Amino acid sequence: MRKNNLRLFLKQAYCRLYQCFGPQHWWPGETQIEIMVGAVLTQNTNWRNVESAILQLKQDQQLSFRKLIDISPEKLAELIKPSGFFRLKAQRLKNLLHFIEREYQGQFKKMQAQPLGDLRNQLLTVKGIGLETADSILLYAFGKPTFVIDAYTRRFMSRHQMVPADIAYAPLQKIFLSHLNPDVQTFNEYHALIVQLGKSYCRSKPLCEGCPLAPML
DNA sequence: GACCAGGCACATC
DNA sequence: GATGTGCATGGT
Repeated sequence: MRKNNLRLFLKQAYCRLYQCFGPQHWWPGETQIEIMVGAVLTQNTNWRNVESAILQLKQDQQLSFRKLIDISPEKLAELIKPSGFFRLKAQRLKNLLHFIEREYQGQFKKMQAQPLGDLRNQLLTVKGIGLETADSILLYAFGKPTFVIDAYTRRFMSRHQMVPADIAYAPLQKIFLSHLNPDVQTFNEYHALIVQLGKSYCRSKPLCEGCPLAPML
């Protein structure tokens, strides 16, 4: 019963969100390296600030794997300053780049060829790459069929009484993975739509007027 | 001026 | 295993 409720909710919510917001064309980045950089920079940070940091990297012509692996951590930190936690994030980016260099000789195609589970486990060994960042990279940079759980996703599901607010990452991810078509495009679009919805929620009221999901309740 | 934003690692209990 | 804290900027 519970399972059917979840499946129905996920399906209906998706339809409504898609009708309301349309295709989101995620990730908001063009290249694999840009997506990976964005995934790290957005940790606990408003995307607007991330965009500003990425723009600085572009303007300084540093947004390529080779440039980023050669740049000094200090210079990198300076460029990504607008995204906050800049020294920390510069180091995390370096950790990720060095991992890719060490394990895959800097070749994204080799990473791409790796099975989802193996690559995920590897990414999680990189200091500074947690569950959400790893899944964002897997789904959006490499087109692997995994689901990204973030603050918006947890809020979305708990506010609609589908899960407790403090549900852990893995069980919430399992709900999406087991109740949706195992399809990269669906996972991509659904998470993007949840973020779009999250940005339109009122802070004070969980389900204010104008929320596209209000009619479902 | 307080609070929040698409986390993560680490210390401590 | 749960909870607290540092990391730091920019927008509301």
